[in-house]
Amino acid sequence: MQNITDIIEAYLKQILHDEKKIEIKRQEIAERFDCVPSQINYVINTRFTIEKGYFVESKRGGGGYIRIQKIVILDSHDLLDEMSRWVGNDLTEQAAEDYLVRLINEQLLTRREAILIQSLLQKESLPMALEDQRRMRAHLMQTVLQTIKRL
Amino acid sequence: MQNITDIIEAYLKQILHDEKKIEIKRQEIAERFDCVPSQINYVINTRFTIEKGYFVESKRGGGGYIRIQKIVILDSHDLLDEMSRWVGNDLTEQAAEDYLVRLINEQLLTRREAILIQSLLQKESLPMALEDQRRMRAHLMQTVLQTIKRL
DNA sequence: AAACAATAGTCAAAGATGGTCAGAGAGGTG
DNA sequence: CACCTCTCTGACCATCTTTGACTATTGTTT
Repeated sequence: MQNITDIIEAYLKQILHDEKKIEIKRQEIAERFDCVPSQINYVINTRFTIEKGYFVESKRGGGGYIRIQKIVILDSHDLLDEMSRWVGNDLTEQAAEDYLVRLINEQLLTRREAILIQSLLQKESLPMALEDQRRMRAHLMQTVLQTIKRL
Repeated sequence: MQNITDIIEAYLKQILHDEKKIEIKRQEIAERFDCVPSQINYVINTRFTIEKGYFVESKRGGGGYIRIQKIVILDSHDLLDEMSRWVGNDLTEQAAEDYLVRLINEQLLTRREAILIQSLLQKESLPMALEDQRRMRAHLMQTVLQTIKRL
């Protein structure tokens, strides 16, 4: 625990212990710990991932920032990961619907949410060759599964 | 939130919270916040767009002004149709987000629903050339707008 | 009508942040 | 030592903001 990454990680987590979310300036933190700015990205990419239960947003340009929030890890994460594996990169409309029903049953989605998503995954919404369509549908479903984790 | 743009935005919105419409003099506002006049145009072009639900008029010359109004559409069905027209067949990620925020404010979507949709409209979810991406995003948003009507 | 004054608009360049990625460095293990 | 993994660094990239020179429009005076 003497490398900068661990020190910065500890520093941020200590703040997150009190505040629910923090907003930092990359340059400031880099200066405080006397390292290059991209070091901060390394810390975030390795210590504040979605798997570890963090949600990170940022903005560039004048008045830019990096915002980190702790999210609650649910048991259902396992199910979501498993579904993610099942989906892979190919998904039919019917299969998509089945997954959505399952998500409703698990109370991970409301009926309204499922309807909205289903409408985006139907073939009319994906104007492209059938094969591409299924790849695209799978890709979108993967996004949904990941997004649910931070809802 | 220490860049001038955000500060001026907050100032104008705070007034718009009480008054239904405001009329400003570009030069005056620029002086009050000690910035160049064209900064005001930047604020308006990025923070008071049609996507965000604002209508802006202006006049040059003596007695010139910039007038900003919040667009109010009482019937949500009409709002959805209006938005549909605004979206057309080309939509940037930023504009999409602005529309979704508007839909939340109009209570036509929940925050969760908007987050799910937004995740599907972001560029990472649409792996294709930039132009196709914007067309696809517009197409999906159209689906969303139509689907909301039957929720 | 022409000239002048008073506004607002446009656009490209500069400034201010954060992001990415490949390679160098450090520490541990067989 | 050879090799592997994790850290660290810096050059280059992407995005948002700020500025100012130039332009366009409208009102007022001559």
